[in-house]
Amino acid sequence: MKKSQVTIKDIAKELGISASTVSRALKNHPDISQKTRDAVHELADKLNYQPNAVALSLKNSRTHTIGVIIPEIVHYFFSSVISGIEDVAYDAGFSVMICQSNEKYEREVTNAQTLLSNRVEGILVSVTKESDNFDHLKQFSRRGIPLIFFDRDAKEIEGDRILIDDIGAGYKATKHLIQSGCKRIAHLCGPQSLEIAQKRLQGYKQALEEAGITFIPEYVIDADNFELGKVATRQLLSLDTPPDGIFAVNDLTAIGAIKAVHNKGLHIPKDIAIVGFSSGRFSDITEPTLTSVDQHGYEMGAKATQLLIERIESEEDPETFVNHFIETNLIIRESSIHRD
Amino acid sequence: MKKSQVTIKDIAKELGISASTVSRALKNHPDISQKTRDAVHELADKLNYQPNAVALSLKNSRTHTIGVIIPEIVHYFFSSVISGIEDVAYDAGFSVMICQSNEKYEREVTNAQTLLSNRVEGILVSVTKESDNFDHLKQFSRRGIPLIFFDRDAKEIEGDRILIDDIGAGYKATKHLIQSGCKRIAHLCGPQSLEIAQKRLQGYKQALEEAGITFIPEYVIDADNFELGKVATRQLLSLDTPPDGIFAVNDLTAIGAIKAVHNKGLHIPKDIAIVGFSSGRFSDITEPTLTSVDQHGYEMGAKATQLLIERIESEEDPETFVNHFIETNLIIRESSIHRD
DNA sequence: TTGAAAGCGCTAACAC
DNA sequence: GTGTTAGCGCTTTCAA
Repeated sequence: MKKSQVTIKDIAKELGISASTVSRALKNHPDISQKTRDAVHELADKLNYQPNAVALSLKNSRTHTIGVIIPEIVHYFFSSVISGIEDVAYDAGFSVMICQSNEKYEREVTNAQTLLSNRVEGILVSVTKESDNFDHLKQFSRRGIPLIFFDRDAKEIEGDRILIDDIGAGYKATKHLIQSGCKRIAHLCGPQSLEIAQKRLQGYKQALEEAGITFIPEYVIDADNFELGKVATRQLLSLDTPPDGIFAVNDLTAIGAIKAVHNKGLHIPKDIAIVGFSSGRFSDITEPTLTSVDQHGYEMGAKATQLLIERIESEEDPETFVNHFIETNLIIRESSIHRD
Repeated sequence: MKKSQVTIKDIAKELGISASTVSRALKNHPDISQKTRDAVHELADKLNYQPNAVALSLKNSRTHTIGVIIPEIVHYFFSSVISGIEDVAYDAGFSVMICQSNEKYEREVTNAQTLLSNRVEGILVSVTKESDNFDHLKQFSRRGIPLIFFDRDAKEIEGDRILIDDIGAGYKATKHLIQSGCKRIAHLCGPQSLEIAQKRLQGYKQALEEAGITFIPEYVIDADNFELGKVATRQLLSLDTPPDGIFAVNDLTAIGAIKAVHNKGLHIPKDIAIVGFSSGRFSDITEPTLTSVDQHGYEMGAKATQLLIERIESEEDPETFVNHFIETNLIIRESSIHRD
């Protein structure tokens, strides 16, 4: 069903002039007579001529397209990042090619190839949980295509990165629990293969240490979703000395914890305070509303894209790479309100 | 910082053969000797050659790219649609160019132009709330570029559309409340300027009528977010004969209703049953868990993309346009469990 | 003021 | 088996 598109040649033929004249007329080159210019513009409008970006890309070796590889799109945080990316790219005249790795290493590799083939001018990547080999990403810098990591990076690769200050966030969350009067704080952590999970745990430990609270290994359980949050919390509550505060690696896990606490007939925050880590519009709709770390996904996407476009437009190789941490802030709600 | 990419010519020069031989060798053309073939492949691997998709696109007039225009990305439903789109496109070897209109008509127009310039082979559109002129979309069919609407369509434009069966959904939700023993069912509806809100209301009315229940205007209140859900429900509960069932136009509104009911000290579902309309991962985390209409966003995206790719690959113009309604299904949870 | 020609990277028809 | 050539749509010297 393909009808071919209007080209500069069609206009030239119809007007009995050469293609180059049309090209010049279209961009209002001063050499072209007003008459020709008008005629060309008029016909172009009439035929609804749209310059072929593909041909331009080939000619100029510039596609004005950036690529994005993201683990999953259906995720509040990631979709806000994409939104930030899209908005900044749009304002700068760039198109966005999105690839979803679905947390699969294999697919991430294919995605990288696709974007490379499509000659994106820069790329934004958040790696999968699986990825441990990053040769597919090294190709970009080798070809002078700037690459910026967001949220999840690959340590061994040189490049810019825009990350959440996860250590600081873990620290803030835990410190808040301490300040709310909690003495025995548990942490439902994510898989330690993920750096962000490691860092949140690290922040948790830091806050404990600073407050002179001994770290108790039994208080840290691997749990990063709603179901596991429930299970882990049940386990915590059955300890001889159960915790009086829980910091969960994300909101769904925190909500699982809330359920488990309620099932036990305990009160939040009186018996046990809970802090989550923002992953949706959950925190203000739960009962009680959930204190949570706000992650600023949109800002992360916007910032990363700004930097990427700077890198693209700059002639020289960057002298140093940016390592930017997006500040998080703790939004205090009912689940941890001062308990004394 | 641009380093130029490896081309077929580079390989040809280095091997002292012609570019066409390299081209043929790379695609294992039978004419090429094993020796040459091996040499070419080896060098290509070594140099990490990636075919230039831009050049191919120009040559073949095929970009293997589809465009998407979506009102906003940060929205559970829309992001699941995108996820479905991306997965199907990926499997079929298509890339996806995403444009976010941010509910702005002007931006939708620019997005359409961008995608046209980039020579996408097909396009998936969900129009903004503002759009009432659709010339920018007419261009696509005029050029033989298939266009498929998803979720929100432009009536005046011919084309395929994949929509949610909102009438059926409103009907199902209301009928379920009736079957659960509710006699006085309220509806928290969305803005009637939006077709989906109209349709859900229509389904609600249908179910009432079928059951011989008189429609009571006071039971229908405009409310489509968490805050308004609370306010509207308070209002409903203060009526002389308050409802014993509420069907809300989306989950957040339903959750607002839950809060209001709880604040009144009433029990769900004993005193009042509640049904929502899926808009996130909310329904199984509330207390009580929320009965809700599942919208199958992923399936919608997948289906639309399948159809789009069929249209792209087919030679002839479609004889008839598809008007497909994605079935919703009601997931029954605690907030409406049989009350007798 | 305009046209002809070359070239961006690749392929395919046509030589040899 | 392999090379030559032309052309996809566009821009940009260079010539006229």
